[in-house]
Amino acid sequence: MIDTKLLREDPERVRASQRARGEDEGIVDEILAAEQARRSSLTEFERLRAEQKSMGKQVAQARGEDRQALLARTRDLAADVKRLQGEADAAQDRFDALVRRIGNVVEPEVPVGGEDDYVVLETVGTPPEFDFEPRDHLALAEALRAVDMERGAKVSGSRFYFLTGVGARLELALLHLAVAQAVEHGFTPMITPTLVKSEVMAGAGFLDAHADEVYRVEADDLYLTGTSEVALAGYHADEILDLSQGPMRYAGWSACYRREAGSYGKDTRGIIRVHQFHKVEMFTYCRVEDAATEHQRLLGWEKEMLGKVEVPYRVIDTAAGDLGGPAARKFDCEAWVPTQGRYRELTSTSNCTTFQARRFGIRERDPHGSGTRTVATLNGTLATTRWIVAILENHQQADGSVVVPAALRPYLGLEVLRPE
RNA sequence: GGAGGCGUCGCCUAGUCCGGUCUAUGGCGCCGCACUGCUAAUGCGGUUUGGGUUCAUCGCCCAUCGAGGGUUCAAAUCCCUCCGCCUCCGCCA
Repeated sequence: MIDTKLLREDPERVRASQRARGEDEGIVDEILAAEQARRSSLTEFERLRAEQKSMGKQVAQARGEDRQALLARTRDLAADVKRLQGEADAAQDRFDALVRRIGNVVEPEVPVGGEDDYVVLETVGTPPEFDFEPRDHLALAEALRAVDMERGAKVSGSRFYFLTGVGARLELALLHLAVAQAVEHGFTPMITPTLVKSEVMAGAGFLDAHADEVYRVEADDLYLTGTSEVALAGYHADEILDLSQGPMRYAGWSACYRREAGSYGKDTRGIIRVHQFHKVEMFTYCRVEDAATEHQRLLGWEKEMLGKVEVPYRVIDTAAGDLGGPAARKFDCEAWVPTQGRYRELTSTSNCTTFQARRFGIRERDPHGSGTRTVATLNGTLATTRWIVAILENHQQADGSVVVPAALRPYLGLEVLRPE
């Protein structure tokens, strides 16, 4: 949810953001009108309500005929108050519904355009040169008995899989490495709920444009989360945080569930695009003026992790039209996948500024004035199951074995994965 | 799943039976001021949150006693539904 004060004071900035995203800018004026209607309706209700209250006190003291006369007047007043309250509530609902349709105000630096209009900020490492025909990650994994797609499909359907033997060990090693790095940098590790209430799903911004991406457990009205970001964003809902000692940083470990609706036929081979995977996610609550700096820190920690698994990658600055609703800016790190001859997303870090926190009512004492103000939230990937794809393909050898990156060896207990 | 108890403005707590000066009591904590070599102690004052009005401050007003409805001129208080926590019973990976 965006700041309606900004909307009132600088509507042009919001219109520009909508244009950059390729979305309706007319909604800005609709919201301004709805806000005006909401205020006047509320003022009217409050005026009458104040009158009703003061008359109520007179009734309490009056006796006999005076009391009967007052009661007659106040009965009519009660009916009016009720009607005006209904109108004020309706105006508030209309306003809320409109505001919720608008995405976060994008940062001015964000590239304009859609999915293909990203800007490459940096390329790190060099794609490996093989003097043999490289195998793709699934061929490698099957030879290593690391992944079992067939039985995954038998048990749960397409896009499900088993990680088996060294595959399971490799994932655990990777996730442990990620948690260890997060702890080293002061994050609090968290194992989060993966079923959440609809308010939490909505607050994190996952029931807006991409609601069909989400699994819903109908009998209990709960949602399976596609990232621990959801639970971590809801963790401090309705709280006033103390950020005077710096940002609060959490590292969430969770299974992630995605319906992958609308991606039929895409990435059907292997574990690149699957319905369930594991992820270690960084999540930060910080002051709004620190958000851009924190975003760079999160990106830095993602790069540190990618360096540890020794895969070539590039960093892109996602264009406005490809940002999620809550994000004001997003950087993706994409690893080189040799058999595809292109870079594929391994991490994504978003600066959601106050968008999520405003929906969740997460505030701090205003350090510059009185009262409270909304905090900023940011998130970023530290490791996921998909990383296995890049690790296997980039570190493969002619005989189908895979060299384990040095940083993973202490967690995996193996230097080389060999086909059985 | 069943029975019972509970949910009050940071924490604890009074108030709920029997609706109206509840403008929600008191303690702790916290903030400010005073006093005092310093600290402590003490005294005085302040301290829920969200919103409206206002250029803004002050002030005034509205909402807020787990959430949402209802009854009533009037609800922390009465009624209904839901949520959460605790105790016991049942069931179960």
